[in-house]
Amino acid sequence: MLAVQSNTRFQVKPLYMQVRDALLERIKDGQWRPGASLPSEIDLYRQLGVSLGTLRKALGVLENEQLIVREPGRGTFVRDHQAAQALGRFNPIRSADGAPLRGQVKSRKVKLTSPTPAEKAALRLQAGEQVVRIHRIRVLDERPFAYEQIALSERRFPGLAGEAGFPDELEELAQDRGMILARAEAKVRLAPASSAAAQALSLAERAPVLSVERLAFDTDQEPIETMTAYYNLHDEYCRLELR
Amino acid sequence: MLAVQSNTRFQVKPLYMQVRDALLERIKDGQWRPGASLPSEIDLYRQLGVSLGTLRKALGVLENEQLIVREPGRGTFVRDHQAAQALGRFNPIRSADGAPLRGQVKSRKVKLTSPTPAEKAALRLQAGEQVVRIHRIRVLDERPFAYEQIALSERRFPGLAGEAGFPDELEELAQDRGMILARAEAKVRLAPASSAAAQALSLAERAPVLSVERLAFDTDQEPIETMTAYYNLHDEYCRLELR
DNA sequence: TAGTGGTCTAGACCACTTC
DNA sequence: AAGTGGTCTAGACCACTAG
Repeated sequence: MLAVQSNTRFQVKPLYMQVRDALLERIKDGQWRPGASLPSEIDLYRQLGVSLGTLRKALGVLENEQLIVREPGRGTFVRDHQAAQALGRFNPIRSADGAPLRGQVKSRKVKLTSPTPAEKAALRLQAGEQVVRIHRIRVLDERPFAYEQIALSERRFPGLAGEAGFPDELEELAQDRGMILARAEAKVRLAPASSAAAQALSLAERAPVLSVERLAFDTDQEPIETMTAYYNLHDEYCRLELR
Repeated sequence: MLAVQSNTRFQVKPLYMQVRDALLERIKDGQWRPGASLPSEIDLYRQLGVSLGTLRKALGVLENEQLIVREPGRGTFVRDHQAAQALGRFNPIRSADGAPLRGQVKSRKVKLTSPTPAEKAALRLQAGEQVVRIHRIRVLDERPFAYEQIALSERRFPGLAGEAGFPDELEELAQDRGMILARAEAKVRLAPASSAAAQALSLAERAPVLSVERLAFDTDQEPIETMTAYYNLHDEYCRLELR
């Protein structure tokens, strides 16, 4: 039975949003793991003490947020963002055939440092908080095509700088730590390659490259990661969806 | 009263989608003009002979497609895509402060020509069909920053090539002709400026510029316009939203 | 005060999947 | 045959807007 936040029903938050929050909490807790099925709608609405319509509205919100998948006749499942076909949701780079381009990570450096002022603002860090910084080169058939600089809040990823084998895909890393990515925004520019980027991409210093500055958010709208990537692309491109 | 497409209810299309289609048809017909209010939900569901729940589900779809706006206590309104604040929805370029960057159109050439093979495929043209081609330069305080090449199907925009004062914003042009834009997809690249682009942007030939290749679709998922734009930007950037 | 959209309930039937 | 999510209905009350 769900504890409604107020006896005048609409004062705080619609009931279906309270249900949505309660369900999301149970997903984050790991009570229902990625890929696993939720109880049936009938079980759930009886369990929660709300009507079927209200429960279904809550599930509709979670479906819209891409946190669950509903399959008629089968059940409702926690979306697995680590599944191969789901990976690269926040990577806008596509190869000529339209498939997400990830390549292979060739070189990776990880250290604990102070954030740049831009990172501090973007990640909403307190004074003195540090970031886990990652420098990474991605290659495609030996050819380096991406140089990435990443900053993650040390508070949200404690001990990460000391770990060795953590995953390179942001979705995997977040899911391993019990966070779920909701959305990201990015700025795409033409920029001169920094000396580090030029060296990584085998280009002349200040050679023009495509830069993507990405900021990714949690389901709570909390910033999780900033990435600045420099790309040396040929047939590949950056995909953009407008609505 | 809505003529249901089949007496076994779910054979063709859910009733709420039939209602959605019927309402959209009346918007396209101009029966409810942009900015005008629809009848109240009570009037509508009685008129259409469906339940309130079904009508509201249909309105929810249209709201999600950004075709209507619902205001509690006031009513439901046809979304006006020509309204100043709505303009630039399909323009990903932003100035440093994040506001949509349109600048002023300085030079515009319009002619009726044959499509390129890429345009023919993208716009799904029949053999022999022609396109209205537009070449356009946008300036910001005298500085040319964008060179745009546009192709519109002559069949969907008959007589446009002969008109003088049609609007430069795609949303306005489409709405004037009774079409409603639903979405667009684009490819962003770093490309060498063609001689025409270089000249328009006051750059050396083959100078690296940001190129955006955009394809815009109707509410029926029919392609409406292709645009290839070349940008010479300074603080401005291309905005990207990832979900 | 009347009218609007938003929320919530209870109950029925349907198409599809799985065993 | 049993169980799942999807659709549809009828009716109630609520918060907000506007005359």
